[in-house]
Amino acid sequence: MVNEISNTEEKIVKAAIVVFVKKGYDGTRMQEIADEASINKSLLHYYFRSKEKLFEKVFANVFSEVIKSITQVIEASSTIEELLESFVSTYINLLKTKPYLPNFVLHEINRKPSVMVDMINSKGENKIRLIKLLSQEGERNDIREFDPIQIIVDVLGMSIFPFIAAPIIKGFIFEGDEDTFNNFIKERAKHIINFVKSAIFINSD
Amino acid sequence: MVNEISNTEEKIVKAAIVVFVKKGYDGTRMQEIADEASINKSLLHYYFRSKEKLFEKVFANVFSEVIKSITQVIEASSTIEELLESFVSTYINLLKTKPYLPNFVLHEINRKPSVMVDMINSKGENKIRLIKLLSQEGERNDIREFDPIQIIVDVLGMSIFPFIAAPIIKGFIFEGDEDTFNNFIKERAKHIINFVKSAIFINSD
DNA sequence: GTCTATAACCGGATAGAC
DNA sequence: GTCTATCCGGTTATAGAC
Repeated sequence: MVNEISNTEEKIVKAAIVVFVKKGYDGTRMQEIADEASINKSLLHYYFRSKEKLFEKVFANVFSEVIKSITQVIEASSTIEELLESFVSTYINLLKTKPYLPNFVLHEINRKPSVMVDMINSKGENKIRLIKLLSQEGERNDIREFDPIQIIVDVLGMSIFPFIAAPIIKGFIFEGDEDTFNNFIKERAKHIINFVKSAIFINSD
Repeated sequence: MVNEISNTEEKIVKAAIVVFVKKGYDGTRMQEIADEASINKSLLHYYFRSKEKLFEKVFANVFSEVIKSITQVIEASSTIEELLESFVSTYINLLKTKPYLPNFVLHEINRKPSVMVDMINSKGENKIRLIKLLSQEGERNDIREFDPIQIIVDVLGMSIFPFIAAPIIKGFIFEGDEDTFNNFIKERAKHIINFVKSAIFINSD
């Protein structure tokens, strides 16, 4: 078979994702990745030559997975309601299983903006569809006039922020109580959908 | 005078804030702080003994400044409208001048959650006032029923997220165009205020 | 208090045996 | 492909002269 990936290589990438996503590039030790993968440190260099190369692999992997899941949602939706509901639900569900993810992407993107932005731009076709959908729906007369881009950022911010700021929200608002925080997250998607609907739709009650 | 702080010590802290906030703990080199402060590297150790100690000083400084500015706003407001308007405006203005700040706090808090959370909790009295204000206003009959805490997180997320995600928004949505992005930020506070108002107030039009 | 020199350590990377 | 041993550069931290 072509494209066959050795068991070891696969183990390395998996382990590297775990460690890099949690600790960031600078905070990650090659030894820790090796331990996580239960292999010898020098194998990391045998397969990926350098920490930087391994990191690039990890970042591209993680990022494209996120983009893929978002793209699917956008393509499957034909009204704003639908888009809003399925976007928020799938995105928050994704983050429930991978809470470190946004912090990782956002932190690393500040480290080497140029490289990252190149990568991001190579995945941007579905943006057009999104804008089109939003402006076409903007002609409906039961919708308040807001800048569609501001609304996209609103929804993203409301969805992602609780996970980025989890330690602060947990500690500061819920006084460290894990259960109330989890319940808050459980209700989050539903809340955002209702909140945004009552903001943009006239007579949504 | 008691409490007199030497000029050098002050210069070090200022420089350390700049570098730590931009590069994070792991990404920061003591040499870079020394350069930024135009002093000799060994003076950093003379005044603060270790990188870790210096960092703690910096984090406490930065964090308490943020808390102070938020507290002032909360204390000065007596209705939700007022609170919303002055909170969003002052917070976004603060972030315009210090865009790296949220990323720094949120990234470092994940590095050593226990230490950080202790620090955070030592500043939490104004939270009570905030909750009281929100639930008391909840009795007004021109307001839709939402969980006040969800709304606090909504507002925080909408305000902070554009700055955390600036490189992505700039690159992905505005195709790298600095001007459109700046304009987007300029409109941001106004938008959030309108958006939240039309979400929570019945007949806000 | 400030500087130069250097110690002590750590972590990424490589050589070479198996 | 995998392992052990080791190198080498960089970074924190300290010693000691001024």
